[in-house]
Amino acid sequence: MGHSKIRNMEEFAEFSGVSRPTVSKYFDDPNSVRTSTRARIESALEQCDYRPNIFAINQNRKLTRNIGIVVPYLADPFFAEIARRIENLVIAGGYRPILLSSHGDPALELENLSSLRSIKPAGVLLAPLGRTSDQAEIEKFCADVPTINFDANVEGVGEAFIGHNNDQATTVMIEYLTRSGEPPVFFEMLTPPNPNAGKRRNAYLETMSRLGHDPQVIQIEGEGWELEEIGYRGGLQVIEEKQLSRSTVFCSNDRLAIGFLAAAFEHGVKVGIGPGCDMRVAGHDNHPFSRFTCPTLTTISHNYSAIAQGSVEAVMQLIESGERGSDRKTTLFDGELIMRASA
Amino acid sequence: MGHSKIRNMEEFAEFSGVSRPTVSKYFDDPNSVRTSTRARIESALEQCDYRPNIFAINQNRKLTRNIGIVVPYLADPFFAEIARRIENLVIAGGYRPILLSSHGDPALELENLSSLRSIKPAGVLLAPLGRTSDQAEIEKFCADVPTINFDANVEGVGEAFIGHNNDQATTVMIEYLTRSGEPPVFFEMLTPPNPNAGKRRNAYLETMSRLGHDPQVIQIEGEGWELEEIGYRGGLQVIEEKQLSRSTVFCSNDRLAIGFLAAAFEHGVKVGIGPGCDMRVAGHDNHPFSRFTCPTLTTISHNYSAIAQGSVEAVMQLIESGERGSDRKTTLFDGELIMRASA
DNA sequence: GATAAAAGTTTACGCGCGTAAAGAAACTTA
DNA sequence: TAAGTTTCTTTACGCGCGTAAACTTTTATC
Repeated sequence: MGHSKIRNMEEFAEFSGVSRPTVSKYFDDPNSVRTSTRARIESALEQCDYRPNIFAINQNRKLTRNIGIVVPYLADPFFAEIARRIENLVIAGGYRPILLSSHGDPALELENLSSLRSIKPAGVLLAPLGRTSDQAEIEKFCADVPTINFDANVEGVGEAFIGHNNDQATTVMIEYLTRSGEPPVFFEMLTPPNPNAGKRRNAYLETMSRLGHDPQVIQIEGEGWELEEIGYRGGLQVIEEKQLSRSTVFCSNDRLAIGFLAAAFEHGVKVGIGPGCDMRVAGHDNHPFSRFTCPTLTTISHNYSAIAQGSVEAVMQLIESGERGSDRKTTLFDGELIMRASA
Repeated sequence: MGHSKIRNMEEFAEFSGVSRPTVSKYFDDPNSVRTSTRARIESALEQCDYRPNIFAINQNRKLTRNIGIVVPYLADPFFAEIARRIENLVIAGGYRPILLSSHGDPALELENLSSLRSIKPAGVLLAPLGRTSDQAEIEKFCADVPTINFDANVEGVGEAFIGHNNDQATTVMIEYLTRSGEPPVFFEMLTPPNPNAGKRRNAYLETMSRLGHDPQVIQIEGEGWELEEIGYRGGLQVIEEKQLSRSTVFCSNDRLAIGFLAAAFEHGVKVGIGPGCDMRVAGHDNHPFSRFTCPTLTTISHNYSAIAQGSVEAVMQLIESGERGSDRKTTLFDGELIMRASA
């Protein structure tokens, strides 16, 4: 490995034959130095694998190149998937992603923000817990740190919101279900952790009214993020007590739908769109596992890539412009109907 | 709120009426100062929410209180779940977890280790990619940073290995399947990304031989971490071409099994243990979603909590003892048979 | 080849904290 | 109350780097 004895930028500068301030400039932005000196530095870099000390860098820079990413529950594959995409985009943009999960706990959410604050991030991408979040504390954070709100819209949080168009998506699904059979019953949690749920219920009620159908909303009890379990228990109850006014069910999200499918299966209720089926079930989100349920789940996909890219672009624009406090823009991306076997 | 004008430890020390070195000592270990001074500091803390600058702290401490956690693929709920447990234990132990995912990419795995190295972590918990990992580079890292290897055992990596007892678990499942019906066919990937797969195949062959049954191993092609998709395609093929010598299938892991179940469902093959069923399917891992498949998946659970706790204890013991280079211990925790409807 | 602009060097200071040393003050024990 | 021990204060230095200022050298422009 040659010279691995290099301990700091001073020694590396000497080794490479370039002055330390210039080396420092290079590490801040390789394009800010002449190509000839850049070549000298990079050739030296190949001989000894020196990397500047991150702590020393960030202590002195006003603007670090860290971007915090906070999601409500990383063990949910939906968030794991969107976080994965965001991380990659952040890296591609020349920043360092720092991914934190709130594990469904409002206290941990604040703790994560507090951790991020002391890291002096250039910007933060925040998908809040929603209903259970400590909104006042989050707003305080946003006042100090440039923050973009994504996934779950909490008014007043962040400089902008990027998310999924729940209205459009819900309408598209209801129209599809109606024209291919009958309008759906809406199946959701009584106290959903995520604010998207409320938007979806309202969109359901409005669309049903517009189309001239009687709505039916079934709200099941349950707290927390074990949505499959809640959907399963709710599904059992709904089927046993024959609560459905129609045999088409539109679940507020795919995780509930996965639980509902399990309940239907257990009761021998045949779910699907074909002849001989007892019930149709649809979801919402295009959860990574919805392709592998039995039957495969008809659902509406988030535009994952657009939301990830929109969020990252928004935070970078915020960072690079340095502008704050203007009007809070909301950007929604339309969902896409994913027709599968369940409805 | 009060005095939020406090900008550094100097100012906070003045505000609290305690000298800065003592304050510094307090933040390193609150128990290292007299209870009366501790009370003064903590009362001051309540009035102004001061927190020491993380970068400045870590720049000067020889031993940071960061513990790196590297998992191969965080979008896999299995790893999300184990990472969640580990994070909580690390926090409870007074350390700061830094969770990184390799997203299935060996280059990113090295990049993650490189990132961690510059953060001077007290210790690292590494679940390597396995077959595709750059073993030589990882070993170099482990030579510099106290590392514990978990989940996937790669010989020579880390000071110790903590993981799942694949031999015992596989044997338990085969014995169960045999006594409740017939011995299973083994279903796996030809080139699995995870080294546990090899252990499981060997255990299958040995146990089958010991019990005096003919083994059959079906190996499906496919690369990467989209295991459900691979299991699904393999399942379709196996069923269409009637490759099974028996009607009981033991999948190498739950994600493959989930795909297999989808394929069976699509072909109208009735999976389950009851009368009137065509096939039995079992998995391995007790994946968080295995409770909600149709039918629910009979599987073997990792001892999640023991593995998480064992790993965290091991890395803390490594950190606090400061000992290195002794013999590499391997700790395996037995799996537990989870009987459900599929087999 | 003269001149301006760009990029480099040298020098110097500061970030916020860890930590060591020496002495002062507060506790403990008898 | 005296001695011994623990804890605190004061003082001082350094970590590794960002960055500003003044100056020198290299490039671009004509």
